Amino acid sequence: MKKNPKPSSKRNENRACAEHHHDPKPSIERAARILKDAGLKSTKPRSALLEAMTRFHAPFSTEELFRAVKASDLDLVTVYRSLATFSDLGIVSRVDLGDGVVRYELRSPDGSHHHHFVCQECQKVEPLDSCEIKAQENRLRELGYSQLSHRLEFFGICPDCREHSRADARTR
Amino acid sequence: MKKNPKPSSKRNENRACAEHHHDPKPSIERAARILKDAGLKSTKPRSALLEAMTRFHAPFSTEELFRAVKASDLDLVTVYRSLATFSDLGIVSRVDLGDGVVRYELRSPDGSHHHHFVCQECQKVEPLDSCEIKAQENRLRELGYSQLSHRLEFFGICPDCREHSRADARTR
DNA sequence: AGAATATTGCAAACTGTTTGCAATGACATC
DNA sequence: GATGTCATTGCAAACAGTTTGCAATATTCT
Ligand SMILES: [Mn+2]
Ligand SMILES: [Mn+2]
Ligand SMILES: [Zn+2]
Ligand SMILES: [Zn+2]
Repeated sequence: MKKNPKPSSKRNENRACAEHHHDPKPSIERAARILKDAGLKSTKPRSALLEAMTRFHAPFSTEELFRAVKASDLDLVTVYRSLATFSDLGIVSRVDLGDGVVRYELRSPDGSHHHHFVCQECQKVEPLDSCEIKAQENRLRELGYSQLSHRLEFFGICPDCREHSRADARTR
Repeated sequence: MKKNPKPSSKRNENRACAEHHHDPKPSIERAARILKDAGLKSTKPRSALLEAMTRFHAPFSTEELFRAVKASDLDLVTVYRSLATFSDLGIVSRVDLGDGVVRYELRSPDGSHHHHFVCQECQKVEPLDSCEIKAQENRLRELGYSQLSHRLEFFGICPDCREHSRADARTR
């Protein structure tokens, strides 16, 4: 869908998916409209946070977002509250990677969602390009379950880290 | 909050899966052997905890297990430490339902795993009887990802709660 | 029984997150 | 552009779940 900024070196081979990037403008504009439509105010902290969020290429914690925007000194509590608001409005979605930290990511305007692979060696988080559990959700729906949603993440060792550890083993 | 007992006719209809139950004896024996094989000691707190765990039919938090065994007064810290140990040894597995609480469940001796449905109305947690994402894991493996594992949960409204809310709507 | 070592309890620290409240800021109306 | 209203913010403090340090205790081995 999107071409990679880097020439196709070895670096970006074997990726689960290349997509974790947002064009800043449409994302920010969408968020601004959602806020306005909800009757919420457009404030300096909120704008700064929205802008900062577009610079992340992976899910970020509240603390990380706070640091990313630290220049425009606002309080950490404001970041917590803003993210809660953004989440309620569907501007961001929660990502739970199973360490005790809540993360978020800007939701893509098209409403699609994706899951992640987390490397347990280098901690890198990669998006996966498709969600394949509609089938299971449909089966649950037929059993009477409703308003279904799900959370799914994969863990393991990424190709890079695997390669490195093999190289290490060879030299040792 | 408390769940009312219902006529057994409807009770087990429309279930995602009926299985969240362990026979106490084999589970405890298995755990005991694993502990011994690992060179760890068989202590009164550990035994009490193992025994208490078999009485849960859904994933339990540290605090819940603590309360369940409170008679044999042991410290909450001991419960934390024991569960960490049990988890390392594969006696229990971590279940993360996305509220900030770590839960565990006794692992079935056959090594199989399952995922859960969490009702956002009554908080009930039901096991699902099959894991259907081997396919996606295999695809990742072919891309060079290794030592794969995953976490998956479903959320929504269970058939019971859905039925209740419909009844409510009718009477209103 | 005695030595070696793993485990426990207790208190205190820690991390991520939430809450209360008074001061400030946004925005609609005049 | 001033004014009133209400949402939003900052600051301090509370909070929940979990982890750590350490001395006392319990288990296992010989
Ligand atoms: Mn993502
Ligand atoms: Mn289960
Ligand atoms: Zn890696
Ligand atoms: Zn329910």
